[in-house]
Amino acid sequence: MEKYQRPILTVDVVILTLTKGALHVLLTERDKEPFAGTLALPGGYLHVEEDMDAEDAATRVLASKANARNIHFEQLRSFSGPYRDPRGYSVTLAYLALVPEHEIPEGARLVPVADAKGLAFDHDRIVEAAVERLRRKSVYSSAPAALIASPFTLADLSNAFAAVSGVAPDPSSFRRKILAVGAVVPSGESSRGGRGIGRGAALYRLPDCGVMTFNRTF
Amino acid sequence: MEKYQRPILTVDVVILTLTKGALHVLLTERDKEPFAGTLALPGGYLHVEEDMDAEDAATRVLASKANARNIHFEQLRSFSGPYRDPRGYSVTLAYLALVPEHEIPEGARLVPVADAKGLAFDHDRIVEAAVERLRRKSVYSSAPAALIASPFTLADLSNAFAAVSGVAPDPSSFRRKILAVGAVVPSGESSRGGRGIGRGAALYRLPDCGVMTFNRTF
DNA sequence: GGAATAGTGTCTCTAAGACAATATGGA
DNA sequence: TCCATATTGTCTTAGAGACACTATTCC
Repeated sequence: MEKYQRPILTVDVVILTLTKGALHVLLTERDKEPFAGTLALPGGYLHVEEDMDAEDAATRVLASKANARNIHFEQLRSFSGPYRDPRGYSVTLAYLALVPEHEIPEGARLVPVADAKGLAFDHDRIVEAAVERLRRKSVYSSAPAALIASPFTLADLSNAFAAVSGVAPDPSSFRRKILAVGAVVPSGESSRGGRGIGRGAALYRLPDCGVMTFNRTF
Repeated sequence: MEKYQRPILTVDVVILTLTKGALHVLLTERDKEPFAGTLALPGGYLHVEEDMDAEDAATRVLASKANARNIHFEQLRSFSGPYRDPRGYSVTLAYLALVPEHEIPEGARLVPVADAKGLAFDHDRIVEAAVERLRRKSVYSSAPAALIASPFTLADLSNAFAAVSGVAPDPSSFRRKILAVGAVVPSGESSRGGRGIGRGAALYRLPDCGVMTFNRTF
């Protein structure tokens, strides 16, 4: 029917979260060849009978690794080529998920993104592309808010931006801008005494529309 | 070996250009089933022996429809599902190309994007996603410059932005911003008498790095 | 010279950056 | 009370928007 062989097709999910002030990626140790014993991104095949599209498949993979609530999820891009998988010509559809740490089960393998090297297949590259995407988004969207637990203080959110972009925003400009564009909304309960020292801070959460874009820096 | 059937995998290219002041998409009439006789995006299978990745395949498709010089080319996203192709579960990797009109051969089918409806497969959706991507890019990058012939005047470029985004930029702010960020560079030869009326304008072209991003509107 | 378009100057206003001043909760 | 952090206020400055004014080309 078709003149050309169909490549191997998979989905892979880059699950990013914030732990100990640094961006981490969730990895799993492969239990099968190829690359058995090596760290890799969670992923798998499309289940053509049950997945209505590739995003469904990626959501299924994600759900097996983290609670799928409060999650920012998007397509990253495809990676393809004859050599990335020793079994033959392959294509993977990579997805990016931003998850607060507490949604990730105990015992999951979280690796600082800077240390995510030597992974199976071309997963080093995929992680790199995901981190790059998140970095870019952090200058024109509230994406870093998806990495932390809700509700959060503006200080928490500022720290998330700092961890992603490498520079801490000016507190005054940050507050002004974030609140002006409505990128976060006040949570019902107001804070009081979280970390036990200093004045308590007001609590916020992402609005129902989730991560928002706006066109300026702070 | 694999428990799950491999979906049909294709690449499709959304080739956008600017003609008569409006954004157009290049379409072809399908000569085979499914959808024989219907307009569709140019596309095809991956040639696993010659294409080093999906982008190679998309470039090959593009080269068969337009001269592949001075072209802005990027991955758009994947589209997938069991029903988009009557032959079975399928995935397409969609690419976006921005091409100046004169690089497109005579006789090609250019359709205003607003009229690109009733296309084969789910190509309506793909065109929509491509146009949306370009619209977004036009507020923080020089992408519309890739739609017009080089060298161009700032008036030409302003018209390209207007055609994509729907609003004409303020001439003064536009000039200031575009030149300040170096999004275009002066072409060697200075203009003089193109359209035969009014003062001649200076000519510019995209810098070697191609389309640039910058983080403000004008 | 006049029409038409290109390019410059400048004023206003918004918003970012910096930082001082004040408020509030916990020890 | 003091300390630490949160929040507000204000001054400065860069840059966008608007628009008037000058420059250059073709007729």
